[in-house]
Amino acid sequence: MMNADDNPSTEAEMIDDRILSFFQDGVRMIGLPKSLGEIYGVLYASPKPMTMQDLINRLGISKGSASQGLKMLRTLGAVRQVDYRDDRKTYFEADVELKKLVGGFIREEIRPHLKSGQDKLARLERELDKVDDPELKAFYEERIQRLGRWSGKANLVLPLLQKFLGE
Amino acid sequence: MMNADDNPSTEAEMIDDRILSFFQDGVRMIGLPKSLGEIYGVLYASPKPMTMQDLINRLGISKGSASQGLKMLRTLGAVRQVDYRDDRKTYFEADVELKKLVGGFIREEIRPHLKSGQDKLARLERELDKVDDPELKAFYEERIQRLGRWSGKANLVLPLLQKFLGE
DNA sequence: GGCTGTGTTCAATAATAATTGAACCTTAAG
DNA sequence: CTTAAGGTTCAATTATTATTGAACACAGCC
Repeated sequence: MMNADDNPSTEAEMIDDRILSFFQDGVRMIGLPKSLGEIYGVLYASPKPMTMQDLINRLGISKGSASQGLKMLRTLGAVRQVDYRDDRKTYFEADVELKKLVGGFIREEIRPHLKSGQDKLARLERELDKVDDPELKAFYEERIQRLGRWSGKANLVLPLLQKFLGE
Repeated sequence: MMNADDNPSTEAEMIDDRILSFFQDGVRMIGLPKSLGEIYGVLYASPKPMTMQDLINRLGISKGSASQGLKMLRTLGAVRQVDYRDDRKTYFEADVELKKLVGGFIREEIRPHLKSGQDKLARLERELDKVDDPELKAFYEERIQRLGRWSGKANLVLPLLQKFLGE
């Protein structure tokens, strides 16, 4: 794929590019698609709100990608619609507090997995009764309880983490 | 793909399967390949050390996958080689403390990204001088500093996180 | 009404990441 | 020395995920 602007001519464009690449890596780190980072990066580096078409031009991505990316970013709470000029267009700007991005990620991606894991453990504990061999049963019991403790801790630490990272 | 054991007949096998699926999800959450979770899961649920061949049989994966998966897990510190019977084979067991798995992940996957991000920011700050427009410069300055603060915080919080999750 | 600009959806396609399997290395046994 | 079993590596293949683009809605304008 190719950017609309592979040879940034001004210093500003150069800085934009670097910020963009910062976020490209950042989102990969937490397993989000690269294009999300690109979109967020462009908005983060822009002093003015931008339209979807601006993003399409700047990044050379398709309308579909831009729409979906913005949708996801809004769900995470990292980007918001904003009133700006009396256009028919919708304008977007980044929420510069990264805790929104991280918080959204935790809420949408981590929590549900954690929850489903805990449900699995609960079911497991109930099935444990059916194991006959007492030694094996004790073994499983210990391992499963260990997972339960850990999972509970993870649950506990997430809100703290969010609080700490909030600016 | 197909497991060597799609119809677990005993209760023990059933429990193994559930633990396995717990870890399948778990590793996906942090963006590691599913097979890592499967291998770790089987070892976690086994009272005895296992050979690579055991894993191949149990999971129906190839020798290459098993070898690479074990290598990665050893790098993370989540699995260790262990002496067991005087075989020519190598036996493996899981380190049941999940902090090893998480700690390894932070050390191998998160830290390097964070570091490279910080380098990028440092370079960016140096380039800022070349921006002429003072207003624009101030804007970039603020945004870049914000990223720096955040990045520093993330760096700070990781060891705490590891300590807290340690059992 | 018909037309145009803006935005969404989703099946088809492209890009990326994980898995395989064959070639290879090493060691120990015959 | 030869053979075979255990283990590793990596190019080729397969599976998974992300991106596209064409069809579709929903305004507001003429």
